[in-house]
Amino acid sequence: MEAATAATAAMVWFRKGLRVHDNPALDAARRYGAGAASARLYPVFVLDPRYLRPDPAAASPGSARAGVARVRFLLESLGDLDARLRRLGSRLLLLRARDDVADTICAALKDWNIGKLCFESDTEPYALARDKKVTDFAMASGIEVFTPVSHTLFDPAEIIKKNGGRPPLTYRSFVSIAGEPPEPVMEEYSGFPGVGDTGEYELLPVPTVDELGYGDISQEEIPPCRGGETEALRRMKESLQNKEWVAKFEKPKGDPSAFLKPATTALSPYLKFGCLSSRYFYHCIQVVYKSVKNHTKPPVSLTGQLLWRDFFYTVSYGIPNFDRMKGNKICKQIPWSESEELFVAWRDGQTGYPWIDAIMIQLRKWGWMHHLARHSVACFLTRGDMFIHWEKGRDVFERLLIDSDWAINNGNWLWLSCSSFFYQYHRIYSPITFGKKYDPNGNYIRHFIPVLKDMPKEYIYEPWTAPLSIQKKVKCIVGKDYPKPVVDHETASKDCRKRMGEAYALSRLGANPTKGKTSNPLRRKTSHGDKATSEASSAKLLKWSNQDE
DNA sequence: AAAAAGTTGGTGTT
DNA sequence: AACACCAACTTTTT
Repeated sequence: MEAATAATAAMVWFRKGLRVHDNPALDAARRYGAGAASARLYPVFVLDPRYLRPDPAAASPGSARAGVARVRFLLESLGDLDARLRRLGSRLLLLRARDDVADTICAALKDWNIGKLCFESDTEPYALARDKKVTDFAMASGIEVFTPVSHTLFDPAEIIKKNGGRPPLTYRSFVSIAGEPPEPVMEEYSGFPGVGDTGEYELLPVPTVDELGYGDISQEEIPPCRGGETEALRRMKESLQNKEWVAKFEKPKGDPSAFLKPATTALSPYLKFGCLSSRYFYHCIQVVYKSVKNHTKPPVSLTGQLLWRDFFYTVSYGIPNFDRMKGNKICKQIPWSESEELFVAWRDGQTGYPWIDAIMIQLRKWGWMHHLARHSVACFLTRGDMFIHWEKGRDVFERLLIDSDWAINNGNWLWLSCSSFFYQYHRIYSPITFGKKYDPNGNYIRHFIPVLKDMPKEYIYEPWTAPLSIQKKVKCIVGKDYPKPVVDHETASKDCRKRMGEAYALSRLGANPTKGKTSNPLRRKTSHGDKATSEASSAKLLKWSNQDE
């Protein structure tokens, strides 16, 4: 240990924000004690056993919280961060928490005589609890703490304050309140202060995903995106080089079946881990916009996508129980049904609808799918066909997506299940025709479901309609080599619409108990009384009562 | 109170 | 490819 002289050491604690560029926490830490020969910088990342410990009971290789694809991406990002720090005369100090990450940080702060702790603010509930523990310890120990907002464009707390204490619940209102984001830190570094003595601490080399013990993962396809800041910046520049593409970008017009060359930037994993700064990305898009005559605007434009990200971060920060139906004030209370059989078929890509199954297999293998592909399967699981709770689907996405981001994932599941933000539950994605209009030949399906690779295109989206002679010829018997549909979309989607209508009607009845007429006991009695006609009667009644008022 | 808006539906016609 | 139409949601704006 170093002698306990006046502290001139700063720690930058990495969690998200795995980058050197536009990193205010790193920038502040490297300035601490600037000029002094004794200045030291400790760049730390702590491996969290609760995030990484293998879970043999999980539906696919990985830990309980993360699939192999995301773990691999994280490790690659850490390796790249270490390499970039080394080029600047520093390095990443990789520690392993015995149990609790916060405890590990607190111990190191004390043992290394740290004078200033810098880390990026994180608004997720898990992170808030963890960071409070560390901040409380540091304050009590007289350690200066700096926690800048740099993961998002804006500070969610500030937006909520500007909006009168409540988060804006529509994108439009969010954008009008937000204004222009702060400029990124554009500092070019030539070197960082050296790392100080780390005493008895075991500094780990960045492990490989094989070393973490997830069993045999040799069969796992390696997703076509490597983690790390270097790769993030390279990909961003590549995307932005095509100025016309940037200027004309409209999210809803992308092709969800494009997998060799995705229709989007596919930068979401880099934003999730902070390998790429959203402010720097925003700034670079603006530079392109200034060089062209016309460009698309939010919500559909590229900058609009970054604003969506901030929108969900802000709402998730301001709404208690954002990740649950119960106790969540903005979430419709819907009596989702329980069917382990249907859920497992969805999760494992065994629904018998090739479009749905191919997307779920891409999720499992790559940890990434196009946004509209996510819509298709989320709608299918919840309000479209299976009527299963969005929290079940959310958990699967959260574990398997490389870019899974707590705020955005939950926000989109609320959206797609028509539980919040979006309410047009009659608009249901067809598991047959939606994909077909982008990819009539079914190339996407053929790639991810090899057993269907020779199915004629007339039947590829509905293989159960293929004549048995054809099924035999292409060696794919439906019911044996590929499953029969687990639900009939025609009848299932009709039933889902009906149940959504009932749930909405009930939610409206219960929504305004202060308005005397809507809580009329007669109406309640009617809507509960006759099961078969409950939807029709309550819906009619509501129209009637609306006219009444 | 009424109209318009809302990132991305499906089907059928031209 | 563009448009009307379907059947209809909630929230915001006028």
